[in-house]
Amino acid sequence: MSPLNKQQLDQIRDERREEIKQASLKVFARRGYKGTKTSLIAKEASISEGLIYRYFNSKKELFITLIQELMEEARRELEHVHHLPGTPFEQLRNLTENMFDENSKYAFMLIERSRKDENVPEKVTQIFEQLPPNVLIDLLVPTFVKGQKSGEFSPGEPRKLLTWYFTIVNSLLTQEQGDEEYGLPDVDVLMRILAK
Amino acid sequence: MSPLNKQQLDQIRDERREEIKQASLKVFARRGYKGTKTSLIAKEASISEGLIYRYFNSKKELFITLIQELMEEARRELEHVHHLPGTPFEQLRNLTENMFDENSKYAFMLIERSRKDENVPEKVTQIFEQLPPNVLIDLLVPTFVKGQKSGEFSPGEPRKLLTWYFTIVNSLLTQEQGDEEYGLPDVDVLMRILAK
Amino acid sequence: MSPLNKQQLDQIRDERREEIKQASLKVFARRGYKGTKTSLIAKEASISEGLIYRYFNSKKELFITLIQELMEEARRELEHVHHLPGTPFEQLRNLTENMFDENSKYAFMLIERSRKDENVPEKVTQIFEQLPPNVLIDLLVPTFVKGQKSGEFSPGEPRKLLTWYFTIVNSLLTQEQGDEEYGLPDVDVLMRILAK
Amino acid sequence: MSPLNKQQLDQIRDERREEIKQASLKVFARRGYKGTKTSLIAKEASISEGLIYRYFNSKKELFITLIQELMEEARRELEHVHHLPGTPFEQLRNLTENMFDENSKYAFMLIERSRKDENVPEKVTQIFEQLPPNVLIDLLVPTFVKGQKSGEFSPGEPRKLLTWYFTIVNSLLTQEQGDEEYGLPDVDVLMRILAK
DNA sequence: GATGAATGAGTCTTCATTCAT
DNA sequence: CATGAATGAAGACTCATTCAT
Repeated sequence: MSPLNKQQLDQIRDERREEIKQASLKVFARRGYKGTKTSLIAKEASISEGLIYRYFNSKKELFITLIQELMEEARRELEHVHHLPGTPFEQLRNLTENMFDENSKYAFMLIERSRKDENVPEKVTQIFEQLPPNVLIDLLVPTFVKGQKSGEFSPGEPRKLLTWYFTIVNSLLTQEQGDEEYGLPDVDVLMRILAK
Repeated sequence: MSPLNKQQLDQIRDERREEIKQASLKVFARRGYKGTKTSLIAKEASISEGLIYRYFNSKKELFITLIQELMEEARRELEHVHHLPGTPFEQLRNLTENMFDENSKYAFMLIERSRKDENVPEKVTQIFEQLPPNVLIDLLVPTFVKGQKSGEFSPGEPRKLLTWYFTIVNSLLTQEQGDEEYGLPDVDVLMRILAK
Repeated sequence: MSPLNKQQLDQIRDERREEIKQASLKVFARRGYKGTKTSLIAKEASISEGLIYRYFNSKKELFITLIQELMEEARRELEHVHHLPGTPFEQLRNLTENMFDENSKYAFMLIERSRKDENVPEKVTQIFEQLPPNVLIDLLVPTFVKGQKSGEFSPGEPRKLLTWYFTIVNSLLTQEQGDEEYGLPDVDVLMRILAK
Repeated sequence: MSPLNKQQLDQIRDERREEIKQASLKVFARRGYKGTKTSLIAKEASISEGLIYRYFNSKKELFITLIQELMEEARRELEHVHHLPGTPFEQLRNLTENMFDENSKYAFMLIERSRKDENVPEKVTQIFEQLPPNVLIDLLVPTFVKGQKSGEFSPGEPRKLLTWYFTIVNSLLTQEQGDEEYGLPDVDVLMRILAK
């Protein structure tokens, strides 16, 4: 049988790389950088430990790559909020609900967790220092101000309120499932922080 | 000078043990269980690494001891809330402010962090599973209900509201200093979650 | 086109096997046994890594095969020296020049290097122990003695002088290009060691 | 009993560090950089593998340190040649004999070996490129010229002759014990290369 | 009691070798 | 026959724990 052609191999490589990123995202999000053994990543991705190193030079590089890409993705998501349908209140409500989605959950968890984690590689600390949360928050300010004008949102310094709001949302995400009995806080309860 | 007598030696031992617990509390709170090297604890306590092992059998035992004692202390603090002066609203406000105190801060940080941390010793996981946050929350329910009756607090399921409230407060504590620009959320903003 | 017949296939196999040996010779000669990654051999031979294993059972076997064949070849070359044209001095001069040839260079480099290398497979160590350089040297003794009698060579124990001479020649080969400024030592300067 | 004081500890540390350097020198000299396992260094130094890392950050750092210090030492030794007693011939003869001493042997072996080794850390390659052998050779040129004038040495380009001479001496050193039967070449035979 | 050098089990990383295609 | 992705054993490195002083 003939060997796979270049295109097929490239595709396998891309898929595998993606799988490893997804698997490591889950583990890093739960256990943090230092607490994550490469053996756990391998198990989560159902591959051998050594294979990770055909796709990433080190655990550190894998982690940094992950953080960089997630930050970029987060930025894109926030930039798009004002294109969502509905009023500003509905747009932010929507965004919040998305953040709790199975899909984005781990991404926000990892970013949130890593921001506080002193065990993270130097480079990651730098990324967070250079790109303060406000950069992301600022993207939402126009939407929020619009909501204030229409009376949907509480008056007050927009960046301050938004910062607190997302501090809280992010913190809750980190808990993965919040309190067992009541689940994650109702988005509407959270939105009270912003609502008039 | 005569050598120290038995009682004095015991006192030194107790003090030293306490110092090690305080030092390790700070480090564990910031870096988590796995991320904390015994060398860092020793440095924080200004002692040698080996000395830790004269007071605790292992890093694990030290950690477990810490968690157990902090949980006990937390319970005592919550039980006392209704003895504080002022209205229920003022009592909870007071409690919240205390939690952000330099003194208790690390304790709450560590507990909150450890609850989510999958790198923690099995025994600690068990402690949290057996002693759900509700046990602590339940201690505040009477106070809260009293506040609802007097119209200070929002109506609704008391345990649910309190659970969310402290989930949020605890999460914020973990961040140590919150957003750099705005600092920790204003306690009054937080209390909006409970307030009518 | 009709498929290749058995004979043609055998020829391809032989050629391929030879290519792999040539490529690995170059790499082993430069980097030694342990320092040579199979990936480097594959690259040098412009084939895939896996293909090596269709022609050799292991890196070790490839290496041993190489050493054995090179030793055999070296023996043949030395046996032929006295058939070369010219006086004994010219014959040894000729041999020496051949050793620095692009063709034989790597072979002598590898043998010389491997003789000193403690990272080499056990079997190779044995080959060198069982077949001491003297076996090769002995082949040249008649030629040398002839030259002594004719007054071309310095008097003295022939095997001793020859051993030193080739020790030196081999050592220089290992350096590949000697000192950058002056290149490899002039063969005539080397021959002074033997000359009267 | 009271703990060791600072000075004693510093001494232990210095001695240990020196022991590790000596042990690793022996192993690196015989097996090269890549072929040397840290476990072998540990065994040679009769310590645990982990201890190496309290004194050096990595096998690479240990190796680089070694090379740098040996180069420095070599320079000092060559600079001192013209202070040795005797004629220039005797001075170089003396130097050569020193190089074969049990003490310096491994040092010259390692440097010589590493210069040719393509498996060595980048930094080491740079050291050798920046500090070509000629820098060391140049230190001996005055002595050699003096010997030429007094008729002890062969006429000819001093740097060229010296370069070849030491190329050969170094190469022989690498073999550790040369041919078993005849031992290392007689220094006087070697000196013929330089002698008139 | 106190110190920090020393150990060794556990993790990260490399690379010869295998195997599905 | 040929490829290169995948595996896993072996080697580098970290750090909780021990122990001589």
